[in-house]
Amino acid sequence: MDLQVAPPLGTLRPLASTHHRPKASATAAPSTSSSSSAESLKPRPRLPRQPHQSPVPRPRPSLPALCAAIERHAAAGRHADALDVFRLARAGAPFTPLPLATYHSLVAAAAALRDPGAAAAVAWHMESSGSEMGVYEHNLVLAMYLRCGMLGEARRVFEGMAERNGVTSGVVMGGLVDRGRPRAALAVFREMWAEAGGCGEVARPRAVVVAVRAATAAGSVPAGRQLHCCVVKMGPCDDDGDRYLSCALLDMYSKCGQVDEARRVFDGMAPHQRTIVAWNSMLAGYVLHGRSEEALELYHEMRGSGVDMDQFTFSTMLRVFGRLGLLEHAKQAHAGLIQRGLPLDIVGNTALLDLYCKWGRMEDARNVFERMPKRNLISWNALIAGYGYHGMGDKAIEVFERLIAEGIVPNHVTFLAVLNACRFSGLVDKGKRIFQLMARNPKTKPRAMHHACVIELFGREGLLDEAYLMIRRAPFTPTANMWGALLTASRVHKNMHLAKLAAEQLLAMEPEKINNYVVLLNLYICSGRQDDACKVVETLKRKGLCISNACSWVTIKKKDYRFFFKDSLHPQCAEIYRKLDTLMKEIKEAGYVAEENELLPDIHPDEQNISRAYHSERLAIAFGLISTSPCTPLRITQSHHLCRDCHKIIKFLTKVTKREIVVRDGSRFHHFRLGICSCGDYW
DNA sequence: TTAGGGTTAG
Repeated sequence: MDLQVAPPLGTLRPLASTHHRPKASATAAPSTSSSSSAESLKPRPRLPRQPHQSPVPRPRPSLPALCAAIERHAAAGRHADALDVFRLARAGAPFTPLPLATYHSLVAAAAALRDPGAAAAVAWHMESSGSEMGVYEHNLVLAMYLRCGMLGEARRVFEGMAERNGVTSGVVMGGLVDRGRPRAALAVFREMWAEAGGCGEVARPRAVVVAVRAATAAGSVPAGRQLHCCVVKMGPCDDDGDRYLSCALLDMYSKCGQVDEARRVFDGMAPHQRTIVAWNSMLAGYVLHGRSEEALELYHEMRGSGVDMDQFTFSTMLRVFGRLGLLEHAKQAHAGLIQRGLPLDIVGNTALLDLYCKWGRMEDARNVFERMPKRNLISWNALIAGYGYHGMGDKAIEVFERLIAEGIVPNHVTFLAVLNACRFSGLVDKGKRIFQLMARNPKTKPRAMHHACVIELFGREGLLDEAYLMIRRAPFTPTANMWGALLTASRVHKNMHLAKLAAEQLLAMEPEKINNYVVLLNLYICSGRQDDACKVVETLKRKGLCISNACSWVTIKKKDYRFFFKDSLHPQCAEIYRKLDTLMKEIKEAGYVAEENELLPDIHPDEQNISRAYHSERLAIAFGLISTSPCTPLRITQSHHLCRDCHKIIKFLTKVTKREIVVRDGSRFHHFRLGICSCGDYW
């Protein structure tokens, strides 16, 4: 065999001084030294081969040389190379026992690669070699089997062990956590802790870290706190152990919903112990609990502290920027990542894609998607959902069909995204077809949210009977979302009978949800049932529930400005109203005719009596227009649905001012551009 | 002085 062409050997170094475990190897393998074979493992300069010269066959390297190569590869983390050399050593040679140190390396390599085939081969070789297997070796093999998911083999080793120690328990605990049995792992720890008399050598930091991981996986704060007490009881250990322990505790508190406790652990860490993982975990904790502002603050602190940020930091921060609407920050972070030569991983790319989707920058989102070196279902779902809620239903369906054509199996999130896309774009037939496709597969049986989505789709098209049938035929008790969808539809199409039926059902199901009262109240007023309306108001008073005022926000230079109906609080109030009056004149000249009065479902009736001319969204837009330079797109967020008149006005405004206006109302995004809205007037 | 140890997306 020509060793030069065997891939793993191309990276081998000479046997000389760099051997990481000379003692173990030398004692376990007292075979003859063969420096000439060792020399043959040196990387050789690649010389251009003469066409007429046949390669000179090289001698097979000696066993000690191969063993040394295995150990070196494994120590350097080149696990696949280590196993390749092992295969090479066995190929065509009679069975020869290897030194124990080489077996250690091979077991570690098979475990790291989670390769059951290699694990079986290595274990067989090791057992056949007649080497003396102590607790150390058994622990290693046990860990390897667990990592490779070979549970039967793991049990056989565990049961056959003459001696077990703290490491054995740690290994078993890790295996249990990985197999989704964190409580069983915690039981092992408790046993171990009791045996050690509450502390001592057995409860070493690594075992406690595994136990904390188990508490995290079990979502158990009491178990996590108990472990925290154990850590305090144990007192400080070495720097490395302390670092891992703090990090595991931080993660545990944060994933168990105690993010402030997590922050205390973080603050309690010595600055030199705050590794990038600790910072990232803390950031992730804030993101997990929707505390984006604090994540941003921590990120600034992180930049100031000089920590070397990694891909993980950027991926997490892209989500934060997305939530805070800081597109420029996101772009800068992305540029910084490229500058550092760090590729954006699949998570980061998906976060970026999602961010562009949320900003309605669908072309940018698509570019990110197409350039991703690897995609998964989450990336596909993000893009489909993005097209959907920005009113590009056809594009969403195109991507969905491509996903199916590529043989990817959609899940319930994919279906929700594509059904929502049909809903937002009024694509009834396609929505029906997709719902049927979903129902045909037992693995993707439509859930309540999919039903609610299709009910809305039917409802908005005026197919109220079909919508109501969907509720009656649902194979489970209809949920509040489903009744809510029917309510919206029947209200829009002025079917008061069905609307009241749905509203009453909804109120019975969620008596504390204030919006249900507002909807019912407005319905009673609309249908002239003043007595019933008064009863609703009384109920609200009795329950101490208060309907909050509808408001709109406009974001200008990273700052939010809030407006209420007929607001006069803003210092530039006079200017805003003047601008609004001018704008109204301009759009009237362009053909705008006011829509007839409409009672909004989610606004207090008293507020609706105020002239629509000063709806909060109009004030926010007028302020946005006078506070930004021409061509700057405006972003408005509001607490309530857009009324038909405001929707029409904004369409005209984008035509006369040539501005792009994005409104996120109580249920969706509206992208207004040159007189057209992305919702296609369905909302 | 060694086997078991930490963070992410729809």
